[in-house]
Amino acid sequence: MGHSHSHDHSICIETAIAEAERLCAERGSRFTDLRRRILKMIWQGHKAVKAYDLLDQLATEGGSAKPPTVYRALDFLMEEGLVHKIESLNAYIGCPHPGDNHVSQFLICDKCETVKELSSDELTTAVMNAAKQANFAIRRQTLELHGVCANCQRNREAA
Amino acid sequence: MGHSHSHDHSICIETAIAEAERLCAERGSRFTDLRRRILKMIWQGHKAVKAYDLLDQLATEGGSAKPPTVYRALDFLMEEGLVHKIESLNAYIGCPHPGDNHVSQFLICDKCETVKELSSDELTTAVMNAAKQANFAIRRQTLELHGVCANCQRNREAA
DNA sequence: CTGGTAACGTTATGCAATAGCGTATAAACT
DNA sequence: AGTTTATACGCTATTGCATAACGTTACCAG
Ligand SMILES: [Zn+2]
Ligand SMILES: [Zn+2]
Ligand SMILES: [Zn+2]
Ligand SMILES: [Zn+2]
Repeated sequence: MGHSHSHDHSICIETAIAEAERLCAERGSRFTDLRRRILKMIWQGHKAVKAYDLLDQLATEGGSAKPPTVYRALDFLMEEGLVHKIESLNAYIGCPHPGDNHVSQFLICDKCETVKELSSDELTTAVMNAAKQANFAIRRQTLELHGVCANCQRNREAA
Repeated sequence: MGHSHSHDHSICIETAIAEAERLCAERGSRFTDLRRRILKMIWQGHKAVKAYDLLDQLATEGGSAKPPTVYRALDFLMEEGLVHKIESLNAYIGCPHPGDNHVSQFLICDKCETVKELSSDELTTAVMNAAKQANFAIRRQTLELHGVCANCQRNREAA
């Protein structure tokens, strides 16, 4: 089950929840129990999570959630900048630095499925320049790089 | 119905079909009637086209196509590099320069829905540098910039 | 004309997302 | 406290996107 890049992941989860708590309080948004549970599920690892997997997990936990329940929670979490959608996977990933106003750029390993969020200034600048050159006013961007992460390159045999 | 950036679009279509013809012949791939018809439909404009719209059009043209028929044709066209999928729209767009080995970067106008394929060297370089810095081996990229195109910015009142 | 392969048709199903409506509940005001 | 209002949540149903699995046809090589 190992994370190759081993770390105490419970800290990731706790930090994410605490940050969410803080931001929502600050903004007067309601971080309800359902929303907290779903954010926690998304943070179970560093892989993107699918909506129907969340549904299944909710079902396991006793309740009887239906699709709109999950999608509404995801919409809320996205509006608050707590999670991002990975368009090329139809899946959702927790944002490691919510609050910062930032664009999302992702490295997605096709072997171990780990998703890493980038913040490359050079990349951001290049995007803005490309848009400027075409007189194009950017409102949002989808930037998803698929390939093989450093770990999976080392451990060739894995997966 | 106007293209704002008016041009003789029949030339776009003819060029695309001719190029497809040429490339497939060169490669020994079979550019069948169905595939040609679907490529033509996708090239009806510079907007991305949805799979089920293609289905509907095929139905109109008499036949009784089912989803797999369309998706297989799309898969073929994508493998040959003749069309690209826009992940953030679940839709498909013709490639204006198939044959060139290239990555795909798109400007997508949320007003008029026009999709423009970019080839920014600076952007390509920035992507590669970002990946290199993380020791990440890129295999494919999804780079879709949404916003408002130059035309739609001029014609504020439109749409 | 026979056997192989690729394309296409057909049926069915699975996963992704939303529509529309009703109910519960929490904040905000009187 | 009682009323109002907005928000969250539950539920049923439907739509949209995509593929599985299998059968049939077209075509080419031997
Ligand atoms: Zn972690
Ligand atoms: Zn990996
Ligand atoms: Zn054109
Ligand atoms: Zn436009």
